[in-house]
Amino acid sequence: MAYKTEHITQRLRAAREAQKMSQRELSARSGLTQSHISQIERGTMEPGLGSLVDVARALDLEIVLAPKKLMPAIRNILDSAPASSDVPTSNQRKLVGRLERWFAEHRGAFGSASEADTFKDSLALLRHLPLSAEEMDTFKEATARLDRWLADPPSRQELSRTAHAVRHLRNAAVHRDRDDALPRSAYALDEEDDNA
Amino acid sequence: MAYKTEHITQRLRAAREAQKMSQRELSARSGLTQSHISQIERGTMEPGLGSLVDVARALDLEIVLAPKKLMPAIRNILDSAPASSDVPTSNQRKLVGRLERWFAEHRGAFGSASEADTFKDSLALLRHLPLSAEEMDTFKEATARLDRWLADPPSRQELSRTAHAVRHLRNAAVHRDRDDALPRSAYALDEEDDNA
DNA sequence: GCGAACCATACAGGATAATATATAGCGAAT
DNA sequence: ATTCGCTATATATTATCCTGTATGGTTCGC
Repeated sequence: MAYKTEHITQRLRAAREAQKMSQRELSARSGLTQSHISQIERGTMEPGLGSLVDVARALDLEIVLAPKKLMPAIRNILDSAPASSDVPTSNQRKLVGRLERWFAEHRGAFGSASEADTFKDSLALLRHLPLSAEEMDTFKEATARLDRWLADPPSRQELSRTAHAVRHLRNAAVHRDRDDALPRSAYALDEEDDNA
Repeated sequence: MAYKTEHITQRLRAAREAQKMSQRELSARSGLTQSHISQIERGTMEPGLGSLVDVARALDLEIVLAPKKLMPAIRNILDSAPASSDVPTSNQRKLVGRLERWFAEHRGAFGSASEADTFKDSLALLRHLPLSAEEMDTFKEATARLDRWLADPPSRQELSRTAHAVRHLRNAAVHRDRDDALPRSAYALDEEDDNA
C-alpha cells in the first residue's frame, strides 16, 4: 500500500538505528508516539508530511527536493559521508545479498510468515550494520549450506536454526555500542572469495 | 499552521511554475485534484507523504533525506542548476532600459493609471524574459519613435498602440511553452547598436 | 464584450493518519 | 527466574487528508 514511500521510511529507520536511538527516544524528540513511529518504520502506515519533518529534524536530517538530473551528484555527496563510522565489509554484503536472493525464491520454506518476515528484516539490517570478524565466522557457518540450498531447500528445522542464528547476529549488530570499536584488522583483505 | 512544511510546498510551486505547468496539468500527471494542489501550494493544508511523492515525481523531483551536515554541499549542487536556461539579449535589455527611463519621466502621458501600471509591469517582465529575433523586431518597430518621444510625448492613441504591443510581447514571453526553443541564431551579434 | 485558461475556495463524504493508552513478545542483564 | 528496555500490535477516538464537484474571480486572446 505504501510502496511509494518505503525507501524514505526505511531511510528514517536506518538513520535512527545508525544513531543508536530507540523509538522511545525518537518519540520524545519528535513528538510522535512510539506506536506511531513503529508503524511508520514498518510501512504499516504512511506518515503525513508534518510527521516526516518532525522525525527528520529529530534525526538531524533535512528533506530536500532535488531534480532527478542532479541525483548522481547528490548521491556522491551522500555517500562521501559515512553516516556511521563503520560499514559492513564486502564479504558481509555479498553474503547478505546471496541470502536475500535465496529468500526471494524460497520464502515459502519458512514455518510461518512472521518467521520469514523477521528473517528478511534481519537481513536488511545486516546489509548496513557491520559484524566483527568473529561474528562473520558465525554468520558464514550458520549459512554454510547455502550453495546446497540453491538447488534443494533446507528442512524446516535446519532453516529455523539458521534463522535464529541470523537474528542473533542482527541483535548483536544493532545493540553494539557506538564506541566499542569493531576489531577490524588493518590487514583485512576484503575481496577474498567466500564459500559460505 | 503548516509553517514546518512551507519551504517544501513552496519549492513544489516554484518547480511547477519553472516548468510552466498549470495546476490542472500537474493534477493530471500526479493524480491529485487541482483543488488539492492549490491548497497544498497555498499552505492551506499539509499534504501526506504519499501526495508529496506523487507530485514530486510528476515534476521530475526526488525526495532526499540528507544529514544537515551535508546541506551546504548539496545546496551548492542545487544552485548550480540553471533555473531557466535563456536570458534576454543585451539589445533587449537596452531597449527595455530606455523605455523604463522614458516612462519614469512621462508616466502622466498615459490615458489611465492602470494602463500605465500594466505598461510598467510588462517592462519589468521583459527585462528578464527573452524574446525571439522576430519578436525583437516587433519590439523595436513598436517603439521606433522613442527618440522623438524624448523631446515630445506621443499622442494618447500612439502611446496606447505601443503599450498594447508591449503587453502582447510580454504575454508571448511569459506563456511560451517550455520546449519550443527560442530561435537564437548562433551568429547573433549581441552588441550592435540599435536606434529603436 | 465574450470565451478560455488558470487559480482560489467551498462543501460533503469517505478514507486514513495521529493520539493516547495498554499489552505482549523478545532479547539481555542482574 | 525475574526484571528491564525495546519494539510490535491492538483498540478507540479525534483530526485531517483527499476526492469529487462546483463556483467565483482574474487575466488574456480574439
